[in-house]
Amino acid sequence: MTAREYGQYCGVTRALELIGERWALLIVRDLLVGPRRYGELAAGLPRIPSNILAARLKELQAAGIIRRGPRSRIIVYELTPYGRELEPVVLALGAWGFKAMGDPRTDQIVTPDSMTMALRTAFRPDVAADLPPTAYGARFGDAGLLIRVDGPALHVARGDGPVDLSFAAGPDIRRVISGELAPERAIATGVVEVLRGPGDLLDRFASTFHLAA
Amino acid sequence: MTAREYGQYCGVTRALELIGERWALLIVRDLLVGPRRYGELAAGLPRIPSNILAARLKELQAAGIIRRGPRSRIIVYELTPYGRELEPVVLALGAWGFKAMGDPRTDQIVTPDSMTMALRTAFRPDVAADLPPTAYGARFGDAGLLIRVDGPALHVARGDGPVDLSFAAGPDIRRVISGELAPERAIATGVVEVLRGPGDLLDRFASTFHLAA
DNA sequence: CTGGATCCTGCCCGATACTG
DNA sequence: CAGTATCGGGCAGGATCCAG
Repeated sequence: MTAREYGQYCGVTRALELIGERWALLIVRDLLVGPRRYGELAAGLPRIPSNILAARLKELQAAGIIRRGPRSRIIVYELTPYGRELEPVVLALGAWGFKAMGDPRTDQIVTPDSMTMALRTAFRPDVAADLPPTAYGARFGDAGLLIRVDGPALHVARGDGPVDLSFAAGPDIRRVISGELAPERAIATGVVEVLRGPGDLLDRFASTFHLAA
Repeated sequence: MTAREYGQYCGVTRALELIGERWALLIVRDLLVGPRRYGELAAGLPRIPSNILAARLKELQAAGIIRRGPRSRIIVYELTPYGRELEPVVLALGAWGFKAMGDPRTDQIVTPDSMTMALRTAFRPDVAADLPPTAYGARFGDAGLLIRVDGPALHVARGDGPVDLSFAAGPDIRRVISGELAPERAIATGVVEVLRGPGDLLDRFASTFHLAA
């Protein structure tokens, strides 16, 4: 039950003792998007063994990072305030790892929650503040995200709704966010398929969401 | 050799594949302070098995995070530019873990490198910018750190030198940095022992290095 | 002596089957 | 749906040994 310790009195080691074990921070990543049920977490982390998921949930609960939601009818896991403070860690890790992402492989998936956190990582509030409010409907495979940019605020939710630009894209959207692939070329090469709305709004999208590679 | 993968095309998973294994980020933490030899790393991480240290060094090298230093006479490990970009990750983890540090136990040690990174984590450049340049000599157990604050810049080095305030402290210095323990009370209770210089400079230290708990 | 490599033991992880 | 039970394999932990 007690995590293996590093024998040092240090903030980094303490953090790693709490969320350093395999899969733990990915559970946190998905819960940063919103409360999730056991089955939803399992669906967002298809390769996690169910016993490991159950064990991590217990450990994270014991550490005060997550809690079972208030409603007793259905069990929902959510971050505690302390767990929510891991967001800078997840964002920093995501930004760093972004640069080491090669091209997508066929055995790699993109989940709605990981995509949501990636958008939060790449979001540039200072750039967005000078742009008119914009809503994007992004379809990644079978999942759709409703991305609303309103000044320096970003809201990402699952599902659809009224949008200014609706598009479908695969994992190669990363090359647009990194700046490797210009928006117009992304549309020309089929990496991004515009479903509805003016395609040049993808320029605004690319300047709003950007991470250097 | 190839790290176990998570099966997701995501920056966070990619990062965890590269530096998510046990001990890896602690090696990075110590190398953020400066280049280190194999034996120095082993000394800073007393509980790491030697085969694990050797394996991590190889993996981090293969990932382009560290490299063997230029001089062939003695082998030195240092961070690559990409490895140095992990500093925000380590600082964010350290700040988060800081809040979960309880009281120090007798089986926990404080190393000079972990203390150096803790100081970097707690450093407040905006506060320091308005203070006169100050040099502190801090003695933690047998190791001494020379802490120079010059405007918004912080330099921490091992060893001694001319300082404005010299003090000795144990792990409980954390309670000064967290604000739980006022500097004057820290001196009065013996948590901090002033060796040389005006004791009220510890107030300046406490306002320069602060992390909420 | 530094910088590892080698062996063995044990625990965690992974995969699957199963249950309230 | 939300986990628990069980088993095998592989990495971690610890001691020892080897090469430059």
